[in-house]
Amino acid sequence: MSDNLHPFRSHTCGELSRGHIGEKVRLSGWIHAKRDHGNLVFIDLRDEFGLTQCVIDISSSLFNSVETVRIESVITVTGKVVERSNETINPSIKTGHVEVHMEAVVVESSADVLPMLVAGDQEFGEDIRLRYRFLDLRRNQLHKNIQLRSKVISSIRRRMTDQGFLEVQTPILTASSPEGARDYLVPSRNHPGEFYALPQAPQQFKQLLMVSGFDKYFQIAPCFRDEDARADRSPGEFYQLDFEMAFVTQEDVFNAIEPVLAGVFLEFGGDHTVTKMPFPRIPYKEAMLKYGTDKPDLRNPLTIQDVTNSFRNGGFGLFAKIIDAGGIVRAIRVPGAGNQPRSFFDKLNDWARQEGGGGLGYIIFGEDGNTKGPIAKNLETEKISEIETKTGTKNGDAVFFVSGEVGEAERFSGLARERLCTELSLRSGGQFNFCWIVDYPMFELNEEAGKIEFSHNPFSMPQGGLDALQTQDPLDVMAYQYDIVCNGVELSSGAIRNHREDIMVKAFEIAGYDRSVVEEEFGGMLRAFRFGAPPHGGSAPGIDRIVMLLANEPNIREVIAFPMNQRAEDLLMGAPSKVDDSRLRELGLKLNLPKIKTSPNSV
RNA sequence: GGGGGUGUAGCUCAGUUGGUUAGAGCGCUGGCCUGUCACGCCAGAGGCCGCGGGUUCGAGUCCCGUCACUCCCGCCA
Repeated sequence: MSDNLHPFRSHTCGELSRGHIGEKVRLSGWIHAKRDHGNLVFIDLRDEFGLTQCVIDISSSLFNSVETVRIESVITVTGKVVERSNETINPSIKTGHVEVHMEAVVVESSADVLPMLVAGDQEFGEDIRLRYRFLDLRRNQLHKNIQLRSKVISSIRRRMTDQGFLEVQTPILTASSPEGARDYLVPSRNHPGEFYALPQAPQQFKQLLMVSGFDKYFQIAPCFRDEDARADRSPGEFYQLDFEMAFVTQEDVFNAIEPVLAGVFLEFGGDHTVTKMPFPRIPYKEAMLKYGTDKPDLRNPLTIQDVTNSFRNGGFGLFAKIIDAGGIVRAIRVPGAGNQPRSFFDKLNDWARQEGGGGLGYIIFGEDGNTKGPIAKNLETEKISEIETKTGTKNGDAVFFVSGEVGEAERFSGLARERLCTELSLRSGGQFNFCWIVDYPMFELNEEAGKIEFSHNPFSMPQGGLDALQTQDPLDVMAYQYDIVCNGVELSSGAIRNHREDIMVKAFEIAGYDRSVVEEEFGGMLRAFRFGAPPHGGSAPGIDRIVMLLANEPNIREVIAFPMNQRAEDLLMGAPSKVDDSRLRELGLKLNLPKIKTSPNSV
C-alpha cells in the first residue's frame, strides 16, 4: 500500500476515540460480529484491546467480499475514523463514539464454521472447549483469567524479590522425590532401563539451595504428579510459589509470606476484604474439633462442639451405645434454625444418610423454650440443658448432632457444618478469609496396616527434636508443619525442615524404615546435611488455586491456558500418544500392555 | 478402582404415561433489508436420539451392558 501506515495496524481496536476523527487508520483483528443489512454491513473488529465498529455500504467495490467473510476471520481494515451521530453512539464499548469507514480490506486468514462461538456468553461442553482451546481463550472470561494469572504472577515475583528472595530454577528431569504421589517417569536413552522422574515439587532442591548458602529462595515452580484430578486439582501438572528460608522459625516464615499473599489478594481481590495480618493460627486438633476439617472455610460462622459427655449413659440409646463402643458425639448449633419446617430436618437427614453418615440428629429449641425432636424426647432434661449451655444455644435455634467413631464423626461433622451453612446461606460474602493450621501430628496410625506412618512429608522437624522422638508416644509428637488456608481452599503446606541427620534417621526408624532406606532414598540430601546445613523452612502456595480464588472460578482449569482433561489427556495436542517402535527400541523399552482397552483418542 | 450426574442437529438444550413424520434458540446456506451493535424479516439444509443388546405390536423414552464427559470417594498437599 502506498500510505505510511504500518502494514497491519496503526491503532489497536480499543484505541480510537473522538480525538482520531478524520484520521486515516489501519486496524487488524478478528471479526467479532457482523450485522448485515443488505446494503450496509457493520463489522465489530476485535483484538486483545477492544472492539471497533467498521462500516461499509453497497457503493463500495469491496462490499461483496466484506459481506461474505465469516465471523472470526482475521482481517486488516484501512479507513477513515468518523464520528457517530448521537443516536448511534454505543456507550458499552470504549470506541463507541466513532467508527471506521472501510476503504480497503485484506483477509489475513478466513475462518471455517466455528465449533463454538467466541462472541456471547453461551456455555459449551468442556471437551469442545479443550479441543478448541484457542477459541475458548479468545472468549472474554477465559482470556481475562489468563491475563489475571499473568498479573498475579508478576506481582508475586516482585513482592518476593523485594523481600530479598532469590529466584532459582531447579531441574525438571530429576530423580523421584518422596512426596508420596506417583511420579511421571521419563526413560533415559543413555541409560537404558533407567528413568528420570519429573519433580512432584522442588522439595529437595530447595533444601539443597539452603545448604548451598542461599538465604532466601523462591521459584514459580512447575510440579508434576500422576494422580487423579479434582475441580481444584489440575491433573498432571500445576504451579507453586515454592520458597524456602534459612535460619528461620515458623513465625519467620509466616511473617515473610503473609504480606505477599495479603498483598496479592488486596491488589487483585476487587472489593473483597482480606484477613488482617497476622492471620489466625489454628492448631490442627482445634481445627478438627471446631470445623471438622484441616481446611476450614472461616466465612462459615458455624462451629462444632464436643458433647460426648452429655450423651454418655443418656436416654438417647443410639448415641449412648456408640459412646460405649468408643465413639463420640459432636454438636453444631445453628442460630435461628429452630424455625425451619420439619421438611428441612428430614432433607438434611436424608442427605446425611446418602453421604454415608448414620444420619443427622437434631434438637429444636422452640421460641417458647420447649425442645422438639426425637433426641429431645428421649434425652434427660439436665443433659439437654448441659448441651444448651455448652453450645450457647438460644430459643429459636437448632442443634445438630453427629455421632460415630472419632475420625468418621469428625469428618462428617465437617461436612454437615458446610452443608448447614450452604443450606441456610450463612456464608459471608466478599471476603478472603485466611488462617494457618499449625501443629500437625508428625505421625499417624495407618488403621489397616496397624502401622505408624509420616502424616505429611518426612522432612518436617518434630517439635521437641530428637528428645521428643525418643521419649514421647510417636502419635503425640507434633511437627513444625503448617498449612495456609483461604476460604476453605488449602493454598499450601510447608514446614520447618529437619536438617539433622540423627533426627531424620530416628524419625524414619519410627515410621519403620531402616537407616539404609534413608541412605538410599535421600542420599544426596543426607550427604549435604553432613557438611553444614542451616536450620531452614518454607512453604509452597499453589499458584493455580490463588488465581482460581481471585478469578472467583469454581474450577482450576478456568485459570490454566492449556489444561488437560480429567483423564490427563490433552485434547488439543493429542497427548499422551503412541510413539514409534524405533523410539522405544532406542530407549530399550518394550510395551507390555494389559488386555485390550481401546480408548479412541482421535482428534 | 468405586459412586452420582450428563449424553438428542455444528453448539446449547426441550422432548409428557412407551404411540404416527423428533422440536426450539444460536450457528450454517439462500433471499429481502442503508444505522445496526443479541440487527430484523422470509425460506432452506442439517439427526446412527453416544454405542451394543434386551423387553414390547411399537423404544429418544423402560431394562442390562458398554463408552465418553463431568462431579465426588479412593489417591493426592
